[in-house]
Amino acid sequence: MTTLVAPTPEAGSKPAQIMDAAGTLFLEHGYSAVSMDAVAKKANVSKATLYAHFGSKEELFRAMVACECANSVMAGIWDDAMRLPAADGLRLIGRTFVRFIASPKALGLYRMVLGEVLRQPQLAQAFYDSGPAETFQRARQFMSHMAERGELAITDCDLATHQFFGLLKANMHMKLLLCLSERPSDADLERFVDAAVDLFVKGYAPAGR
Amino acid sequence: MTTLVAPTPEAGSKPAQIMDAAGTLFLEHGYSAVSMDAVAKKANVSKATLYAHFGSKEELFRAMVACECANSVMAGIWDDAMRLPAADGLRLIGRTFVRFIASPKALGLYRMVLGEVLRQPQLAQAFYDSGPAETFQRARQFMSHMAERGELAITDCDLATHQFFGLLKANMHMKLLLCLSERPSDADLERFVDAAVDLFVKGYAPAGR
DNA sequence: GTCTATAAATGGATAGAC
DNA sequence: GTCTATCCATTTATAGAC
Repeated sequence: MTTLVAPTPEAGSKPAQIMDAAGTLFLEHGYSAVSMDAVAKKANVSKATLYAHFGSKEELFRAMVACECANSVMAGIWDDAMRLPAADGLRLIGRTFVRFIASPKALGLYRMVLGEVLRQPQLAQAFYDSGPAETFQRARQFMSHMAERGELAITDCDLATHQFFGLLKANMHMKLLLCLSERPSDADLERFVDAAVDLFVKGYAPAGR
Repeated sequence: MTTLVAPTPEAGSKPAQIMDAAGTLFLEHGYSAVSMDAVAKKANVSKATLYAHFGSKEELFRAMVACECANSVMAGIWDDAMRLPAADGLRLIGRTFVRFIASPKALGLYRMVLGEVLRQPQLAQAFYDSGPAETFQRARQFMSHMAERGELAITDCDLATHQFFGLLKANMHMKLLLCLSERPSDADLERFVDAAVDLFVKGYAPAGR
């Protein structure tokens, strides 16, 4: 239950090797399909060593999820977005977000967390807090800011943020999660984001326009 | 690989008992956490009998998914929706859809399919075809119809349909999937749907309005 | 800390009687 | 078709030497 290693262990160390191997294997095959033997083998470490650093398979899994969530791509865009006109800011947020959720890593992680939710409820909270929650909070601030500047006629910022991310995911996210379509090209993603922003901006256009 | 029993076995029969038990257990605990022993026990059937009807655990799983998908709530609404004004039709579709995806059964099924996608790719396709694909197709026809009637300025019906369902899911669906929020009340769902429809209708309002 | 070897349990699938 | 009993592979976790 307790965490034995730091969220991001120093590169090259045994824990780092192990978490690296675990990340790859889990994301590729899913949680329960990966044995501790396989992890130990891939990490070039004995199983006993593995258990010396991570008390159980569940703990290794949680540590891996936390580590993957810790390095989000979304972190660096918010200051820029705030300074742009609404539509441009939304496009920047949208592009970054869509590229992220369409990445194999994010898809695999999401699939796996959902697959494990029922057996490890704490995991869902940890995942949400270290990933989506942060992004949502920032986006909400953006919406609030745009409402104050009079660029968007938003009354319920929570709702608007939900809606925007909903538009960005749409069925594309589902089809990617189900492995029913290839990752769209960047050009396709861009058109998709533009369409979402257009709809959103029209829907929240201030009255006098 | 081959299906041994009909998609919906006659009620009361052994296969029906088994699929019922499997459905409950799988949706509650997830695929790999449920043993064939547990299914047999819950179904009041010996394990050998179980294997006489379903060749393997995977096959039982696929049969269960197909059965759950076969009885969708979405089936009966389309004719009504087509006859209504755009906004009302969208609200009808939206309410039905949102109630469905917020149901414990749909959530559990979706979680499980995602958790198994990597190990059983055929499953994802089967799930999509027997569930979401049908709904999407119908909704697309609705959009096309409304565009023809001039009620909505839609040029790309696929895109618009994606967007509408995206708005209906939004973060609510994610939080429900992660078990991070209780099922919203029907009143909350209705307000949520109304907001989605409002945004959508504004965004696709014909020019002369 | 790290390894080899192994314990202990679980789970998927089957044999053979009725 | 159904049951009881069992096989065999796999997997988590640990014991004990270095």
